[in-house]
Amino acid sequence: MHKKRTGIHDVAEAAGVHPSTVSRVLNPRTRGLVSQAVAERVEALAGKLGYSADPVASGLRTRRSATVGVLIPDIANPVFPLILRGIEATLGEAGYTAIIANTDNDTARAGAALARLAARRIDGAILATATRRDPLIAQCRSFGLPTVLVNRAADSGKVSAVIVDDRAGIALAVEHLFALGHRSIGHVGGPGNISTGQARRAGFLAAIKAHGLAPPAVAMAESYSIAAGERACAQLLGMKRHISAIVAANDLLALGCYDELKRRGLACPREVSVTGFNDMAFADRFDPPLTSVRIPHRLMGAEAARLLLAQIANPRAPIQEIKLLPELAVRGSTARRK
Amino acid sequence: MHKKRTGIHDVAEAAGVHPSTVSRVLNPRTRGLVSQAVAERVEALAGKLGYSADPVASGLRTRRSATVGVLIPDIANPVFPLILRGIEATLGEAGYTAIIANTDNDTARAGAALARLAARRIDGAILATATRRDPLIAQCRSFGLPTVLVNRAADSGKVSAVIVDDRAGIALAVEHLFALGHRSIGHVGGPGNISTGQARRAGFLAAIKAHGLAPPAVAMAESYSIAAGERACAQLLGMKRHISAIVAANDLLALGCYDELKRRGLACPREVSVTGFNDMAFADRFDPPLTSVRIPHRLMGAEAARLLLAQIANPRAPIQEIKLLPELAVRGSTARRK
DNA sequence: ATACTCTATGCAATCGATTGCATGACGATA
DNA sequence: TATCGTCATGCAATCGATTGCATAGAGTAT
Repeated sequence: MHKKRTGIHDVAEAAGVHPSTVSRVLNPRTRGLVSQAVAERVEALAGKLGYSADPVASGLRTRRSATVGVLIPDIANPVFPLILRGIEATLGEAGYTAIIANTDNDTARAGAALARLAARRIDGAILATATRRDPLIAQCRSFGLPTVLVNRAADSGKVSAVIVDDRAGIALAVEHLFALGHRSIGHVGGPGNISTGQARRAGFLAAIKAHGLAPPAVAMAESYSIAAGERACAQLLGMKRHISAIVAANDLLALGCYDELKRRGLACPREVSVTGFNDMAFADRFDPPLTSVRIPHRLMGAEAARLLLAQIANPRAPIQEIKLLPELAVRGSTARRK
Repeated sequence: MHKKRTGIHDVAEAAGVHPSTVSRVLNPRTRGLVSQAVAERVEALAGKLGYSADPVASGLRTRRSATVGVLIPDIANPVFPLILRGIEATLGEAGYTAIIANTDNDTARAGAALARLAARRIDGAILATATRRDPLIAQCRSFGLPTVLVNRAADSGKVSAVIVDDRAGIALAVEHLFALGHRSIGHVGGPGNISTGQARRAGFLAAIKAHGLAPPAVAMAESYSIAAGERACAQLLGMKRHISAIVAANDLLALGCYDELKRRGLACPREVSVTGFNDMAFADRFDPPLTSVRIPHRLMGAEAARLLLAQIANPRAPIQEIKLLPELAVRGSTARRK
């Protein structure tokens, strides 16, 4: 019934050598210490017996696990699975496995998840959950854990991060709307304590100014959710009469705008144009299809994994912030101003 | 810098007892072996020193890890994150952690992922990837791994599963279309090697028959994807002229139908009604909003976790197949027949 | 007082691999 | 031939907890 796993001991016995020799053969770093002949014999036998090292035992001794923790704020938000793909692909190539933890946007839960992962000896962490001043980052440092942020950066700049050029992304959206004749553009911003919320807002203000437009209307949502977007949109529309276009900081917020506009009987895009950010899966299926700033999800994940692996290999690797360039996916939610 | 973790040894020393005593105190099962007084002292000290057992070391000895592997065919399909939520919540309450592995619908990848997880000593597996005759199930058994299927069942019936009553779900859809006056209804089916594809097809045929309708048109998609749905829909429309409604086996297939209908200039729902299955996130946002069979995602995940925990606690627990009842979410993709 | 049980705790092996140190064999050099 | 160095391999400690067995001491029965 239970086929007992073949251990290093079995291989050693079969090859007539000591377990430590087998260990050395199978570890590329120590492979050179063993004679060619023995090494080949051991390798052949290991293959034949289907041996593979027990990661638990070896992790106990080496304090490493070939495992990386990934903290996701909300796995149901279709942006993150795409980023995950990139992370998993790159980690996989290097023989690492990602362990995903979902935090439901809850700081306490995130801390607990990180502690659990650290106890399991993850070799590094990728945080997609970071707020601008995030205690999680200090927690990682106190664990001595190589860490990379993805999608969201931290103010401190003391951690590597792979993000999108938020200002450039928003500029694309404003540019596009301006070209369509819009002159009164509002912004439904993201949470101020998250880097993307802050940077996109700043980018919006800068872009508006660059086009010499009227002092802009801005309403900040308290979270990246449809409901918060709806509320912020209501606030925005209450402030100023003639907003003809809304730049939302995120696709979910844009969906909230859809809802609020509909509630007020304002047609999108005929009366009000809307843009999103992230170009999440199915954004092209919405009604109307959402014009959105497209970010290179997969690449972002891959780069984050790459940085992390470098940091694991060399803990003194320099801190880097990689900013990727977004594009604009133009769809049906934006139209020429009447 | 590196605060060295407090080990069982430190606690023992502080309490003036042997490490084994500490271990006994902290393990509820052996707690009774230790005198009240010592137990309390040890417990207090463990708390004060912030001790928690190293799961790697204890896993090595006990061959258990308080960890469960979850195989997901496609994490980017918004159905699965919802199921995951239920799984994680229930596992979490019991002190277990889910380790998620994404297989991208690839059998080989799934096998490799399972092997990796097994090597990490997962205590059980939840498979959302099962095909009707899945070698993965045998693999789990050969590992002696408690296993539960979720969302998809296996033909053999030798493994517990939590699924939706597919036939009942399809019956709801057909019922609804019938009530709207449709008499010529086609089916875009799912892959025949997956239980849902097979059961929904059977359910469709049964429901059509029950309403005494014309011999039905059916086209099977080779995978649960938009592209496959589009192709199957094309095939379906090629077969019969006057299909006024399509029951798709899955929301992605329904989206494929949207595309094919649009390509042919057929308006949905004015000329052809479409129903989906799963009621995935954002289905209400599609154009038109998709009428879909809603499954209790969260409950499904929770029940699967519950069954698995029971099986872990008692490996001889009986095999169960839990069938949950779906509802119909009626939206804009279905309309009265002209 | 002796034998006997029982309880609480310590001892040491164990899980499966890794790794610093020791040692033996062999060849080279003087 | 003696000495030394090098290379290949074995030995045993270690990672941190768990657990079967041993034992000291308290308590009870005879």
